[in-house]
Amino acid sequence: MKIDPDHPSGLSAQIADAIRDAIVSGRLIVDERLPSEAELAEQFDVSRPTVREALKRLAAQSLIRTQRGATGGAFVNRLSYQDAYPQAITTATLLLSMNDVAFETACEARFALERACAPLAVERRTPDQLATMRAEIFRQGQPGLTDEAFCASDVAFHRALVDAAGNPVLSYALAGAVEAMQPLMNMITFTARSRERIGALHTALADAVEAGDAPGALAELDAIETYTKELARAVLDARAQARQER
Amino acid sequence: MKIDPDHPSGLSAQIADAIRDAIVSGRLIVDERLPSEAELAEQFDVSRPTVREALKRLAAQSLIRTQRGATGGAFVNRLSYQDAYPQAITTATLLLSMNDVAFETACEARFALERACAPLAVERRTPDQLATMRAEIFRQGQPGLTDEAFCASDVAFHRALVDAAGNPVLSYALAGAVEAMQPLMNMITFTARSRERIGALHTALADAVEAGDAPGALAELDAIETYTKELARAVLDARAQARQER
DNA sequence: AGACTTTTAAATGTCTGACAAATGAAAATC
DNA sequence: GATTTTCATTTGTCAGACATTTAAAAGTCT
Repeated sequence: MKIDPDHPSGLSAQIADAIRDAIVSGRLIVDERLPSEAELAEQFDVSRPTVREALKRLAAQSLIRTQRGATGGAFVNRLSYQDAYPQAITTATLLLSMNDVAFETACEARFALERACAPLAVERRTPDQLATMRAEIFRQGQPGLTDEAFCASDVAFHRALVDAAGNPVLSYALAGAVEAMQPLMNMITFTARSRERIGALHTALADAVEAGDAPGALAELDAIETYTKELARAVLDARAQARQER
Repeated sequence: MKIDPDHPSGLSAQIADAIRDAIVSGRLIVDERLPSEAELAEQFDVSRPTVREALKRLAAQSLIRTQRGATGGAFVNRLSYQDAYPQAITTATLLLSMNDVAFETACEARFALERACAPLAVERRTPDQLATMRAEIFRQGQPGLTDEAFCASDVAFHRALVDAAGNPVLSYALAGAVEAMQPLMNMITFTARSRERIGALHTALADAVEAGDAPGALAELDAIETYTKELARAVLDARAQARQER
């Protein structure tokens, strides 16, 4: 492992890259212990703080975990979906908010992905997953629910649909998109009328899933997408008009 | 901003979390300059190396960038798709390789996502994107192409299809899944016969996209998925048999 | 006065050395 | 033999220092 002291990216970044490569390529396997910080400092011919900065970079990506004590050290982490979700959601949230992605673009992507899951969900959904969907629909019908809670329940409902497809890779790919959209969705779901309509649409979707009716489920997803976009357009138009009058 | 010195996660992790929260919630906006390391150290009542470890964690997620010099410092980074792609791919690759995801599961997810893109791609594809698809098909037909190059071209072809949907959110969601599968795909695409067949399937898919035939494109994607799974099954069966005879 | 050069201050990048705290293993004791 | 104590190892943190980069300020020359 060689490090170029004059490389503009910095020593700690190079060391982090070298170790990350070793992990991704399989030269370092799960639960293997890395050399101690002092040993790494000697190997790369840098100081311990520099090594530590590199290790913290890897820890930020959940690639390693550290343990103090006699038999402690840095260990290659088995990257779990649990570890990866929050990172993916943070990244997706910032990508949407910082790049001025149009609501319609995010919405289109979300429902396109959900339609990809729907046929599988219809085929494989467990009674438990169906019960979760029904429970969230019930929650959404409760009066006095805050807008944030309603949206959280909406996300939970759609996540149950996605998870019903029984494919963790799909669930992971969708999690970022759906969760990252929640702030945007929050802005547009605030009228009592839309809650009733959304509840009816959700019920129809759950019915189709329960009945094993794939085309029906797809049609309901289309209806939900159309309605969501309609709401968004109305909200944005109203906002534009308010701006103009001001 | 409060920091608990006795929290088991460590000081630098807490500081990183605090700053990350500020970025995600919008209290720190893009291109805003963070206080200098010395100032942060004083604010959080920790030493400069500890602050630096926290900043390196954020830099590892591309949330900040640092600049040396008089007007330098740490700045909130505008997270771009370019920055986010490699991270997502690393994460997805490790998730697949470390968690023993079945090839069929990854394959199913990939084609489900591509089917989600197909109708949009048929509608919106530019002549340029169609030309890219044709060019990759041509490349795949060249004799003497290494397996790795063939697979890379295969990925490029499918990426062109996804990009043709004209939705960056979709492209991003798919990039991880498709790229992360490449090592697995490499294992199963090594027979000359499969290349011919794959070329024919790709051509049919490109034709459907060009003709604006959405159902046709979906059907071709189904055919490619079925064939890919067939190949994988054959390879895995042969390998199992070889293991038994040994 | 204006353009060019030099100086300077601020900031990150890195190093050295040190101590604290946790932790498991070995040694000592009952 | 079981329990307690000691101890070595390793990460976590701190303090202070110097190197390097960079842009602005000061100075200088035409």
